Parts: sequence; structure tokens; C-alpha cells
Amino acid sequence: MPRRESVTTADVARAADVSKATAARVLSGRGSTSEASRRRVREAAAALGYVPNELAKAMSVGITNTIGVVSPDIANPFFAAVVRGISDRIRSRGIEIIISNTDNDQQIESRALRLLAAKQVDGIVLAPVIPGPGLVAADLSSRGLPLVLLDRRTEGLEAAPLVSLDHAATARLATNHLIALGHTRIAILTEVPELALLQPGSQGRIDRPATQRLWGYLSALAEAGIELDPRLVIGTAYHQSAAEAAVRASLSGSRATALFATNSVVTSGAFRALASLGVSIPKQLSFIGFDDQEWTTMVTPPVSVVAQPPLELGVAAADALMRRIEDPDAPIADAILPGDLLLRASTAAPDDATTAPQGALALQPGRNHKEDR
Amino acid sequence: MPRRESVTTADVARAADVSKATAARVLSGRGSTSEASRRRVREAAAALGYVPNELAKAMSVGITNTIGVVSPDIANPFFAAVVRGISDRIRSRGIEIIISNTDNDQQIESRALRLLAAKQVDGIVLAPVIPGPGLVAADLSSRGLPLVLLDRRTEGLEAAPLVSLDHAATARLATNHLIALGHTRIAILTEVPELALLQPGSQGRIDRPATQRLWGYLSALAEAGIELDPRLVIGTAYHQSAAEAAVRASLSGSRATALFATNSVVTSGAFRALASLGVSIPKQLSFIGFDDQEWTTMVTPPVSVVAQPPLELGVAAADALMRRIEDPDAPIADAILPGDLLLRASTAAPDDATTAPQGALALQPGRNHKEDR
DNA sequence: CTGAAAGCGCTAACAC
DNA sequence: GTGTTAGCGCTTTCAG
Repeated sequence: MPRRESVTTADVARAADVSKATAARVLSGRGSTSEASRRRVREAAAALGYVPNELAKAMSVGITNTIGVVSPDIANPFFAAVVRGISDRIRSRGIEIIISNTDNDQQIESRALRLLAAKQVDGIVLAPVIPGPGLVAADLSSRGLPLVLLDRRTEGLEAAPLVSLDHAATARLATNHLIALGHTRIAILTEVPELALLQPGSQGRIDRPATQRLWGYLSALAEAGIELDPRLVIGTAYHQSAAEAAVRASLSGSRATALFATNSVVTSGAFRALASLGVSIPKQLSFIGFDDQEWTTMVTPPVSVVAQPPLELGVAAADALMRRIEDPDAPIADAILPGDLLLRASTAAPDDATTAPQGALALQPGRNHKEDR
Repeated sequence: MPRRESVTTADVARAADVSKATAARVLSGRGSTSEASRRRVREAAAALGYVPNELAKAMSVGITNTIGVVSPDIANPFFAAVVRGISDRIRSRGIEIIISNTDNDQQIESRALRLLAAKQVDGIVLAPVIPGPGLVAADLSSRGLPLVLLDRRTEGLEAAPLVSLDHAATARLATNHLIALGHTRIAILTEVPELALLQPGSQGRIDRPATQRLWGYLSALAEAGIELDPRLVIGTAYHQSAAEAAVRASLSGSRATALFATNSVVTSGAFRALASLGVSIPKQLSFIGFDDQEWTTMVTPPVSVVAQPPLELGVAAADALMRRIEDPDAPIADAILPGDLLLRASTAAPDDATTAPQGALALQPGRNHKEDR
């Protein structure tokens, strides 16, 4: 029995002296009712403080007006903004969002998905844990649970549409910008473990965003006829401190004139490294990052970035999911959004003519790059 | 009728050749069952791919294992982190969160609360829209919906516990830090519209966080025997650009040696203003901000701040709500958490002896504070 | 230990 | 236009 006594359609019906059915009809707006009973039911409902029970409604109708959003971490600004975009898009329909964090843990993701399914959500937006495959997701999807993939694809979920940034094109955007400025020695900071992944879609596998971004960089270089120098590819784990260390360790020997950091976390780490190394940006080195984080506009110089529009991704994800819910048999259509190039002050033409001989970066480790303090 | 055909306890019961009741008993773990039927039911369930319907369970039990979190904006890092804290705390209990954004709009808040109530959430964590009172919230609360207030109190909701930062004490922390460094001319950037609110709790009203923070500042000055100079109280709207403009307009005439920005948004605006004015921090001016935003550690110099621990607030909110749900008659107990003082490099002793005569800030508007770019 | 049956609050035929 | 009735899937007495 319910813990809180609540007023039901039956109560309202009794008070309005009509049948449960009539009360339900005026309360739900469906079916036709007389002006008279409409008024009396409304009054009774107001007087009693009737609150409809959406659970009961969902039980009989089979629609909960609730969707699930499963992401690694809602506190991550990117996912928070995506959720915001989804939320904005579906608010008008009276749909609500249940969120779950997975911490990139396959187990937690599976549990979360099952729980959402048990709660009978109408659909799920899933940013899957990276080393897929998501068996539970595939299972639910194959049973008819509308599913939309966010940011990345996972093996076994080919039946779900993907809503994502065009990772490769966005990386190409950044790289081309540097190339257009005249850079040829462009370093990239990437979390792709091996450079062996140079062939896109190699081994029939689905590329992760990081791989796609690396590929975008490589293809931009190739198009420009710039030969790849493996020393310019700096690998790092997905951590600020790791990225910082990687940049400190690898940059000075690379003779790079520009650096492209390929996700928000390593962008922060790289900037920290450059600051502590005393690198003058963009004089000694042009720097372009990923994601429009607030700090990139607060520092000196403001950092140029390529950015994904998270709100728009959220909107697109909501639209894709709604389409899937309303017409499960429609062909699945991915939504791959272009990234933006936000030019600020951290990128400029290489300085080879003036200061550094041959455009190489000569670092003086340990020097602090600002005089104050 | 449900849109997706699903396997129910009845299906499992039939397959296991037991009654619905027995199947339900083993599936839910409640009641006693024989080892034999337990095994058969489990096998049948696994074979059929049984997924329990939490909706139906909720219908009969009256508990949805879902709570609502209503905040102005989930994309705001503070609220995102709070939600994360709540989520982490309740995950082990199998409880999920429905989020709603209000954009600080009373109407939207009301609708969201009603919808959550209709969805029969077990409780709600609410960061109420500032210019209360929340009539709907009060109504729901009085009807027995467990409610916890987050970050700020609202009139009419005295029956709900508050989980919040100790705004006054935290502002005092920041102010005392500056005082201890030797500052006496400490400017404050506040969104409190009128200085008439100097009396805490004046007119019996409930103070907003901004007011409490201002009060903390004032009381710290008073304790230290420093007389308040009204010109040091800089009012601003809750917007970066407004704060930036306010600082640019008011700071030079104030002869301040330190500036305390009392929320995250105006902290960003103030820093921008100081940077564009060419103020040397902390040489000409000590600066302390609010909230541990990432950019405060990326800029030069890193900015000292007082910060609220959002994850801990989330955990406290979750605990408070759970307590309320489990024992609605227990006395309501607020959880007021202390803030942290994070000392970085933007605060130092005033420089009056050396550079500026009488410790006054002499600005050179228009000059850029860094030489590069 | 197990089965039958009632009920949670609402919707949706189906009659009248 | 309105009332009656049968569910939605699960829990929970109440008998046996």
C-alpha cells in the first residue's frame, strides 16, 4: 500500500458525484464530457488537491514520459551541458530525465541500463563505456528499447543511431588552421596508445573518438603534403598530470612549432606544462586545444580551440531518441555534428624568420613564464 | 496496453510451473520458498530474460526508488557536482535521480515539482528559485513529500531541512585572511542590491546566500575594528560582464588594496576586469574569489578562493533526504557545511611600504597587463 | 511452503 | 455523454 495517502480519481469522482470514468475523462482531457460534469470534476479536483499518479497512468498506457541518460560523469562539463540540451529539448513534452553515471565502468553501466529498463523508461541516451561492447545495451536495444548512442559508437550496437561530433573533421579543422598559418612541425597530444592505428577503421573495429581525432590530424597533414614525424605524436593517458608530464618530456626534443591537444583534459595538462616551461605562446609555440572550457578564455594568451557544441549535441540526441520512440521502424540515421574553430590568441604564424633558427623550439626548462610573483 | 511486450512474473510462473505468487516471492526475495521452486523459477526467469517492472512494484509498494533533484541549471558546475554527490551516495541503494532545471523561474520550478510529485518520487532535493516563496514546494511538503532544501532557504518551507554552505562563515574566512595579511581597505563584489541589508535577518526575512556572504564580510571587518567604507562595496548583477564593468568602474576610486568576489560568476568577471586594467596581482591588489573553478588554477597568478565542497553538499543532501524519507517524523536538522580557504598566489600583504603611496591602488586603465600579445 | 485473490490508480473498450 | 468493467505487473494478505 502507498505510504502517503493521496487523492485519486475515485475520490474526485465521488466528490463530484460522477463515475470514475467521467472523472478520469475530464482529468485526462481524453474523450468527451459535458460542460457541467467538466466543471464539477475540476472543482472537486481543485478542492481536494488532486495530483495525478503518473505511475498508474504509465502502467496502463505503457509510456512513462521518462528517458534515461547514461554517461560516464554528469559532473564533466561536457556531459552536463549535453544533458542540459536534452532536457531543454524535451521539457515541452513533459518528459523527464533519469541520469546515471558509469565512471566508465562496464559493470556499473550494465547495472544502470538494467535498472532504467526496469523502470520502463521510454528510451535511453547512452554514452557508452569506451572498451565496449555493451552487451546489456545491445540486448535491451534488440528487445525494442529505443536507444541512442552519444559521442561514440560501440560494437554490437549498430542498430542504434549515433549522435556525435565529427571527431576527424574537427581535428582536421584544427590541424588545417595551423597548416594555413605556415606550420609544418605540428605536434599532437593524443591518448591513442599506439601509432599502429594509422589506418582508419583498421581491423574492422569501430574507432574511438581519440582515434578519429588522430586520424583527422594525420589526414590533414597528408593532404598538405607534410610528412609525419613520429616524434611529433605525443601519447598520454587521459589525465592532466600525465599530459603535463608527457608534454614536458617530449616537446623540447620535437622541434615543434605548434601543438594540438586533442581533448579537454590533456589540453589543460598541456597548457600547464607550457606555462611552467616558460614557453611563450604563440611566439615560440602555437597552441590549440579541444573544447571551449572557461579557462581557455581567462588565461594569457586566451587559447584557440576546436570545440564541440554540447547543447546542440544534446538537442540532436533528444531528437534522435524521440524519432526512435515514435517510429521504431524508421531507418536509423546518425547525426554527426561539425565542430567549431574558436580562434583566440594562442595561434600565430611560426616565428622562424625572426627568433628561433629553423623554427625549432628551444626550451629553457625551469624558467617561469611570467615575471610577476 | 504496453507498447513493448515484456515477460512478466506470470510468464515466469507458467514456465516454472508454479503460481504467480511463488514466482513473485522468489523473484523479489521476500517470503519463504522451497529450494526447489527457487531454482526452477530462477532458471525460467533467466531463460525468458525476465526484467522486473519497477513501475508495477512501485504501484503496489508505494516506493519508486527515485528521487527528484530540482536546481536552476544542471550545466552549472556547482549543481552538476552536487548532483554527482547525491548520485554517488544513493547508487548503492538502487535509487535513481530525476533532474529538472528551473532557470531560476518560479513557474518552471512549480511545474517541475508537480511533475515529480505526479511521478511519485520518494523525495525531492530542491535548490529553490531565489525570490521565493515556493508555494508548490510548501504544499507538497505539507502533504508529506520528503523535501530537502539545497543551498538556500525559502519562506514557507521551514519544515524542510537545509543543506548548505555556511555562507557567512565562508565569507568571513576570506575576509579574515585578507585582514590577517594586513589589509584594511578590502573591497567586496556582491550581488546584494542594497546596503540597507546590513542587519542580518532584518525584517524577519530569510537571508539569501549573497546577503549572508555580505554579512560575513561586514562582521569580519567589524570584529577587526575596521570601519566600513561604503565605496568598497561594489554592487553588480549576477553576470560576468556586469561584474567586469562594475569592477572597472568602481575599483580605481576606491583605493582598495584587496578585492573579495563573492560568487563564481562575479569572480570570473572581476578577474577579467583586473587583467584588462593591467592590475598586478597581488602586488597592487590582492584578489580572492569564490568557488574552486578550474580556471583559477590555470591563470597567472593562480587565484586564492574560498570554496564550497559540492560533492560533500550532495552527499549531505542525500543523507538528509534519506533520513526524511525513512523517518518523516524525526526533527528536521539542517546541515551547514564549512567552506574551504584555498590559498594560492593572488593574495599577499599590502604593498604600501614599497610601491604605492598610502597603499592606494593607482590604475592605468587601458594598459594590458602582459607583454606578450 | 504455496496458491488464490484483492488491490495499487489509471485507461480504454464496451455498453447504455 | 456516462457508467461498468477489465486489465497493466507486482505485492501481499489469507487460506490451506
